[in-house]
Amino acid sequence: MAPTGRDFVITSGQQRLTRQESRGRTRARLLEASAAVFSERGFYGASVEEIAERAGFSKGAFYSNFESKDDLFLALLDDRIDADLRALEVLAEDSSVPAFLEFVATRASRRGDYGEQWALLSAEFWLHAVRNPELANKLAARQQAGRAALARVIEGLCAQMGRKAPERAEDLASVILAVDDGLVLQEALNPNAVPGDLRLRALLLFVQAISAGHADAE
Amino acid sequence: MAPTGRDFVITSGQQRLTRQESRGRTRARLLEASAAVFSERGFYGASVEEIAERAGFSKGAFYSNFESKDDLFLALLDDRIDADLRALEVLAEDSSVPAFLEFVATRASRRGDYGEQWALLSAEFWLHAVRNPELANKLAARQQAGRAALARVIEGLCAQMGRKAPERAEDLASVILAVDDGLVLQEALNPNAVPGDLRLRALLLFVQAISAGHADAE
DNA sequence: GTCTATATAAAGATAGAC
DNA sequence: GTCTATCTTTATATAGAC
Repeated sequence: MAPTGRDFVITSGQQRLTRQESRGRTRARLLEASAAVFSERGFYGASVEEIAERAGFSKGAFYSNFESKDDLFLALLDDRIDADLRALEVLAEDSSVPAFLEFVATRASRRGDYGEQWALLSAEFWLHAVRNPELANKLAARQQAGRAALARVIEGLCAQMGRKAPERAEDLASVILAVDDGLVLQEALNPNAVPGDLRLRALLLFVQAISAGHADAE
Repeated sequence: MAPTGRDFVITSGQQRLTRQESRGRTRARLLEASAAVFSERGFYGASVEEIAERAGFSKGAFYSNFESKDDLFLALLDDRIDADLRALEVLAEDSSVPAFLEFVATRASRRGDYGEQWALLSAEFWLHAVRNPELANKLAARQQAGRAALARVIEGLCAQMGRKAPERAEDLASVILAVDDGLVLQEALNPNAVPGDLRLRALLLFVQAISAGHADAE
């Protein structure tokens, strides 16, 4: 279910790999190339052919490493989610408001070279998955993991501030993620429409709500 | 620049139209059919052919009434936006917290038969437009109108509560719209992941922020 | 304005040779 | 595993008859 890719060196790649031989090598290169092509063209705009070419392979090679374009994207998604989850776990253990704000502020850059495009791309795939029940299940499971991890951070934050956590920290996590996703979309369409610091200011609103004991918004 | 469509009756349509003859008639039927097909298949999944067939016409007829699929969608969008703007103007004049909450709660149903799908569809087109500068400009202008209208509602709300309005009510409007968009996406992927009343609860959070005088989140 | 027929193009995916 | 070549499908859009 969870394709890897993170066991392999994804750098320029003159060096000999000690394990997994060339199988993972090609796969890793395709993943790497797909990140670039996806970020340039979007999910629908990116063709398997261009991804394969960019990686220096043919379509045939692509299809012997991935079932489909969807499958490829899920593999890419897993890499990003794993990174996010690890960061959230660290954050949950050592919770503080400044650390939390910094986490959010630096999310894009932490996501690698194409981090700025990632939220957009992710939304595109999200909407694509909505029309495809199988994909929707797979994606929903991954999102639930992210939501739960963020909820744990919120609980840690509450504890650190001496506040009782909201009954359903996951709901607050949902709202925070929603603000982030929504504002990213607005910025993408028109960067002038939204001040760059609005995401952080909105977040502060939630922190204030937590510290005021109104975290459950009721 | 702004295609119409709103001068014509879009209901079942047995009645005789008094003006614009049959030209608008076909156009209106295509618009009507497109709303159904778009909501079933999404923006990318909907083909011009199916839309034309559903309306009882051929592709040729379609292309003599619309420049392209993008053009069609923009026309549809304008209808919805006009409706939203009118509702917001009414709300701005007679502001009250209950009226505001009701406005948000009933937004989907107010949007017609396919209202539930509209937010999803709109997001899909949004992401499509991001990759196309011309479209992006057109869509951004429409969004800005919506944002400004909501900002006026917020200002009315502040006045009615005896609070000074935030310096940039539009920013608060952006955040509110972002929450709404983001939560709709989460619900669409997995209805179980998000309680149905979360959008309203999140909204209450902002109302509380306004009434506490922290509307500018600073 | 509308229709049928078609041009054009590009996509995802597969077959079979190496 | 990888390549070349191809299958198959489907899309947007147009041409020309009526």
